[in-house]
Amino acid sequence: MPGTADLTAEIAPRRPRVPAAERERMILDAAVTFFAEQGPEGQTRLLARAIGIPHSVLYRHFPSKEDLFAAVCEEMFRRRWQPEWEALPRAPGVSLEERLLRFYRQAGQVILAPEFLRLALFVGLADHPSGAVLRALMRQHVVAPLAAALGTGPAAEEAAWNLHGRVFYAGMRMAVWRGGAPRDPAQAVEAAIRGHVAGALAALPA
Amino acid sequence: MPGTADLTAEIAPRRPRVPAAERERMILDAAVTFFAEQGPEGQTRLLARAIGIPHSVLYRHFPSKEDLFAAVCEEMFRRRWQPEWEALPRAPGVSLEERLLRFYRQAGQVILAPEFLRLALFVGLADHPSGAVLRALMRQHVVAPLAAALGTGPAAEEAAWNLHGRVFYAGMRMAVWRGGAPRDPAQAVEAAIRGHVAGALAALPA
DNA sequence: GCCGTTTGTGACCATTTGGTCAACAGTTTG
DNA sequence: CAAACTGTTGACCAAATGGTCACAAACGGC
Repeated sequence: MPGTADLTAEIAPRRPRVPAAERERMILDAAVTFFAEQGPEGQTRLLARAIGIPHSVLYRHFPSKEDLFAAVCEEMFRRRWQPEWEALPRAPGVSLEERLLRFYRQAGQVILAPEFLRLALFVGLADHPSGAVLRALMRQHVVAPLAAALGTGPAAEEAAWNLHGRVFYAGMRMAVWRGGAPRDPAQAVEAAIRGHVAGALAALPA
Repeated sequence: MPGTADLTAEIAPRRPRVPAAERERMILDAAVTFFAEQGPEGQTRLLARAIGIPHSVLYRHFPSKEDLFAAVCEEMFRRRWQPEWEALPRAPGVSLEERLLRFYRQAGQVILAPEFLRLALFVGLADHPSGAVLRALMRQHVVAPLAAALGTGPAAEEAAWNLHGRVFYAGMRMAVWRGGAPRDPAQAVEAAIRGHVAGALAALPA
């Protein structure tokens, strides 16, 4: 019966072996998009199916779902950030508007990506431990540099939060309420920045 | 043994009967704060415990958890809205800033309440059917009146989205990332409006 | 080819969770 | 008082779900 062996092979096509480090990267990458989409409640079996492995493999590489989710947050809220971006808002010899645009063009690749925004919201809503990391990133590495570019004192920090809030919301309209934002992401963010700078300059003649 | 009867009563203290309409209100009110806190995944047993009833009572009044959640969204995204608010941004004889402040002081009681913001985010993130209702509320009853007050054409609508985004974000910082916003809610929103108007007036000399 | 190590696999487990139900107990009505 | 109705209760069910494990297959050094 030559057909029998083939049939068995088709039913259980043994997946090729992959070294641990590489598999961990595969899992982590898939988990980023998966948890960003489904939230922390996303089922491990679905994630595994998206990768094409039985879900028990996940537990060979990550002790628990919590740990995997924490690793995803670590990746998104810490590892992807580039400290040199923080100098952009104060680059010498460039107009304020242009400096802010450059900052968000770079940093926005990370902090305005739909995955980032959605994950940030999930973490915030669930009051997840990783929220502390997120808040630190926002305050120290985003808002603080912006504030330094906008002036000094509490007024500048206020203005920085406002700017970032406006940009963040522009991103959110696309990452969360998808049905309601037919615009081009980059363009919307750019418009938000230009509008805000025009307003801020008028309001804060410092 | 006089104690026995008392002990039984303490173990199974029969809850007083409540007419159906009243019980439904109790459940709906509790469900609003409960789902706003826990999201659509909140367990019916926990909700029931918060009310002080066995969870089977929920299913006598609502066919399923989905229906209950939909009822909560209906309550939040439709029933609580007062159409007369929509006239406030164009009240005659009042400065623009004051008109906007009045609008948000009224409408903000609903659409900037932490429960509303959190529910809106949960619905958006989960791509829940009620998201359509939410988007309609935002576009037709919030942004459209604002835009009408700010001018005409796409620029006014753009400005309206920006204003609302800024205010929304101010509310969100308190309703979602709780650790990061030590300010007084009403004051933060007011500051956001004043700042935005100052900026918008400077940028849009229409 | 042999053997220890690493990786893939599916069955299995305990708990959780949305939902159901039959029995029981106040209320109302005749 | 009895019957009909309405509301309450806890046990129960099936499916889902995070997590475990024993075993088989591939790999690598000898």
